Amino acid sequence: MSKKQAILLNATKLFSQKGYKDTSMAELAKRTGSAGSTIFYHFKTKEALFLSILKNVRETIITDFNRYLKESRFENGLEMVEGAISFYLACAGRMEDQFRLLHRHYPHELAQANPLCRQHLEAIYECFIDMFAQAIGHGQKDGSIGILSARKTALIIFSMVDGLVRFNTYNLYDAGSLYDEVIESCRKMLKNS
Amino acid sequence: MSKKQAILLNATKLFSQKGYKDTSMAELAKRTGSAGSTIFYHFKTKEALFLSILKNVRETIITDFNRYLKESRFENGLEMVEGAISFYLACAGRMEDQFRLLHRHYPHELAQANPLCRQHLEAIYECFIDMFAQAIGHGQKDGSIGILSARKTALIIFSMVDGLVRFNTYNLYDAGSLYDEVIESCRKMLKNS
DNA sequence: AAATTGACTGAGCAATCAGTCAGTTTGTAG
DNA sequence: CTACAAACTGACTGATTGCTCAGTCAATTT
Repeated sequence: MSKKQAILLNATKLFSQKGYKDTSMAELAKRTGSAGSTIFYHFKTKEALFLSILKNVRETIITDFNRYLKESRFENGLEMVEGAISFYLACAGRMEDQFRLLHRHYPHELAQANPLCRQHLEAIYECFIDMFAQAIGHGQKDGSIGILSARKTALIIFSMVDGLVRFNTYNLYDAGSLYDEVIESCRKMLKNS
Repeated sequence: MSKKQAILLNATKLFSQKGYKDTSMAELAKRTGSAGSTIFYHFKTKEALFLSILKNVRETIITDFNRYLKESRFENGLEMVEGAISFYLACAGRMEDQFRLLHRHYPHELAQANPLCRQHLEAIYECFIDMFAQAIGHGQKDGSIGILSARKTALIIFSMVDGLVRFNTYNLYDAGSLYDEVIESCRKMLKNS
């Protein structure tokens, strides 16, 4: 593995586990097994390194999402929503570090000042929220889901599922043991009656 | 106002807006209009200052909660849940800084190592989650809410509502415009059918 | 062989950090 | 007034921060 890749890999872990400010470039260099200045050879500033990581996260998520879209088939829209929730939770489990990074305050604060950062964040969130909204839209066409605002309901479901992931990260509650109840709750929320 | 109170007030704002590490005691002193060492006269360390603030947050929330309990009366459990959601959102609006502080990673990370911090956090979360669980329990007794795990459903509702508050903080979506849909979703989720 | 490149390094910089300490001011009780 | 403690301050420290820079080295191009 090249030094640059090693830096990116270790920086992702450090930024997600300790936060932006608490991650020192000296420690990152030590973990990577390189000189401190090597980091600044590959990345102009600490912030540029962070943006590079965020770009990686975005690309990984979008790739994962596209693969999921191709592979999955559902009987109706309601099942599609359930599939989307499963995908989100699986995604968060598979990419624990990356999701913890997104859940930190720093990327959102940087997004206020840095358009590129905002682009990355919006692309990631839009990907997930749109996934829910599309599924709801399908469900409304095939009659498995009742009349409601697809977009707003998508935001509510996202908020719900993302909260579970946070429960996990903070060791407040095991998200897995809530899975069945979340699916059941959504079904009741959405079902055409 | 005493210097100590001024320090606490400004520190709450700074910690919530900039985060723990990004808040420098020098800047806090400047804003408070006192010498840097005055902070360390009143609070032994930066961490002790933070814990003092967290204790304040806990006490404020519990007080607010008790007042709410006394003042409010509901027809049935389902309406009680809706009232609880309103209370949570109102609370988050009234104490924006304090809620942003709770949403940061630092208190949760400190809680892993510091029992006192964990106590404060657990008291705060338990207050809200129990509020939802109790309301659900009442609803199940009076028949307005169906058969489901009160505690688990309370966690799901909390996760949902807390996510809305986060949407607001990060300027991703206006929580107010989602309010009606959230209430409607919960009603469907809980209703006895 | 000479020139050029990209990857990498060690030494060191100015700035900032939380925290200390000796000493001064302030309030209050006798 | 004196006495005394609590409140407060400015000057300071050692450690750490992100970042710079001159220069080394191996591989590639001319």
